[in-house]
Amino acid sequence: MKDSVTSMDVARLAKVSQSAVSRAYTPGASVSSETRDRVFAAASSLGYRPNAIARSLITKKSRIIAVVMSQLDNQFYPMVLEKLCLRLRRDGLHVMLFFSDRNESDGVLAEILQYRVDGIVMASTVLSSALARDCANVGCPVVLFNRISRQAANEPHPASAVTSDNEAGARLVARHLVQGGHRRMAYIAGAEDSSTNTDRERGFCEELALLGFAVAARAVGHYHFHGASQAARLLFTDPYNRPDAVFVGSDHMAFAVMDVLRTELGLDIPGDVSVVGFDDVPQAAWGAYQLTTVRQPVDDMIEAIAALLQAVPKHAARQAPSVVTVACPLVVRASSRVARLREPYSSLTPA
Amino acid sequence: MKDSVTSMDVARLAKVSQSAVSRAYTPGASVSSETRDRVFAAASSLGYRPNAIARSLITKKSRIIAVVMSQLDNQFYPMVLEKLCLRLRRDGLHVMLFFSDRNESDGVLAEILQYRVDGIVMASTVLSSALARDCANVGCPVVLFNRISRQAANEPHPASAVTSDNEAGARLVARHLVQGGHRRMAYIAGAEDSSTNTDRERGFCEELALLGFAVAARAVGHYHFHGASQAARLLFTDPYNRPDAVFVGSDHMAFAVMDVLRTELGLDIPGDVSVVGFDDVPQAAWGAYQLTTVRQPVDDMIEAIAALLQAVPKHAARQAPSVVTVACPLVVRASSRVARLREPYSSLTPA
DNA sequence: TTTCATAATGCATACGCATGCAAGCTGATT
DNA sequence: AATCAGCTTGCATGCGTATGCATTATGAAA
Repeated sequence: MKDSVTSMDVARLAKVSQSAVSRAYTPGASVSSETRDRVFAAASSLGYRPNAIARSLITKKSRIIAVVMSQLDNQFYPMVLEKLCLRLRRDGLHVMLFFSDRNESDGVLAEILQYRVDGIVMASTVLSSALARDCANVGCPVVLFNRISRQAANEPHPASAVTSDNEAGARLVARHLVQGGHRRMAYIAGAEDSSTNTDRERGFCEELALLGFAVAARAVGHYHFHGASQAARLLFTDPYNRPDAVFVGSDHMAFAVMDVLRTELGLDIPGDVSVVGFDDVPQAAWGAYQLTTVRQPVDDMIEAIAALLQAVPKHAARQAPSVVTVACPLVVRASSRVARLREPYSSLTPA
Repeated sequence: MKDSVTSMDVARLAKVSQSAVSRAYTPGASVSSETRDRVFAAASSLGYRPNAIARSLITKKSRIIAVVMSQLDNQFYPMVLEKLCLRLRRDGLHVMLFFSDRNESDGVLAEILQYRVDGIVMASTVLSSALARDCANVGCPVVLFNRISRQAANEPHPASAVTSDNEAGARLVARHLVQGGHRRMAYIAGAEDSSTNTDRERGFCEELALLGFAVAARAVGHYHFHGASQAARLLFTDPYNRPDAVFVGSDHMAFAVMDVLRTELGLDIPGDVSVVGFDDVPQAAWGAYQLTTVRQPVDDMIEAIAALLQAVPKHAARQAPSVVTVACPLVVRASSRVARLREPYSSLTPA
């Protein structure tokens, strides 16, 4: 690396002290505007840029947020990632990107902590309580995205989290399908050990039960495209015992399901079977799918993340990690049959 | 931030000097294994992690690579991003992610340079020669991904680049369509000021000309989904003057085109019209599209990026930036009609 | 035993910047 | 004219680590 130009070089050229240079770049510092101008002039003639690394060493603020994701093939996450970057930039924060599956979070976290990041957003995995403690010890706030860490009975949450109201969203799906006149409703699960999946499944099942139905069939897609294809084959190959609707744990999986239903099994959507997803990724609106789905309000969720990251944790009086849950509406498109009943929807609602 | 544990703390506990602690963490340094063990023991009991920020200040290597993207809605880029992160991690490098459209590269670059990154990968925009010079001055290698910076006549390239052989790939498409018996071939362009688009368009047109055809129609989609929808409407609404094949500048746009053709215009693919894309994103293989396309060999391209980033530029004797071009094969799927001709393909090949 | 090469260790310093402190300066008030 | 408050400025120091240099310990060779 070329001997980079330092604040000393600028100071010499501008005939001021190094402190003055530093203050010129520090908003609210005590510098006359004349000095500042001289500094900036010298700086631009030398091509000087303050060294964020050196600054971090003193201020103990790196202005770096680590974002941990698992896979970007589900379009939901690139969308979140892009919006999150743009949002954090408005706060002067920068994103360092890591990938980790749920088996390998420790190694990644060790690397992250070496950079003394100002915060961590985890969209890939849950935090072991040991890791959560490590982060708390170094005063690094952790925000779980769409993941809730299972806490022991009386313990506080080991980390903050922002998640959409998966259970309520799933309830909307249940009512929508029942209202649409379906009778045999199936569920294709995501990863069975994820809180998103258990919440969605619970909401769906419980609401169906309230309406007098049970889940007719169930398979697991692990939140993967191919897993969902397999699940669809499992549930729909028997023509005499076929669901007339399926709620899929994510849009990403729902696309796979629709492909199998139409291309392999020759079924019409929603004529033969209605398909509903979860997330409302951009593709859900595309012509080939037109997927009815539950929208995760990404902008709200990201705003919540930004807020939680701001909350500087003093390890002395650390505030309890908080869990933010945002409501998510149903978006009805052409992949699901709509009500054919005469009676109004309210008649289906339990007292 | 909690007063973090430093190498001094570890040194005290292990009853060695701070230098010893540092050397224990430096591969190849001169330390006895006994000392190293004592250091590691003390470190783990204190929860010590070397401070990458402080280390960077001395070594002048941040081990951070800045990656600049424009949008992640084209699935090609999330795929690249994920693979790139994983690949660079193998080299001990970390990715700092930035977003920038082609109008705002300067501000982003200023932020990037503050972090004294060890390299920059730009997948979003071309580099102005001024910015390229700035980077060269601080010894920061820049690799353009799928972008070639236009250089003045006799100047060297201002930055390295890795790109697929867009022109050759487009030629494959032209031959494939002619071989399939098409006669009225259209082209839907991406961003007209991008090198990818000009290369693809040139290859397509020139190869068609060699085979005795001209492009029947052309519209611009700007590499955007909605832009491509519009372009498709423009080219295909007149039923008496309709192309029987269309080469679309990217898969992402091709999906939009297929949606319009099928959903809005009721056309059959490939019965009424063949559609060919470029990139081979994962979705191209999905059942709803089964898109014939040109595959960009992402793994090879990323390997090339990693290699170019390694090339440490000594500003004294800086090596000339190099441009790596990788070949890209045609992947034939169900969205394009295949040869119906008796005569072998070679008969179409010009001498 | 002496001599020398090698390995291991500690000391001191520097990386580039932010910041507390004291000193200087300006202008307004008494 | 004297006093004081407020604003600027420079000096000196430290953030946590890597590394050149000198020193000591170790072992091999003579």
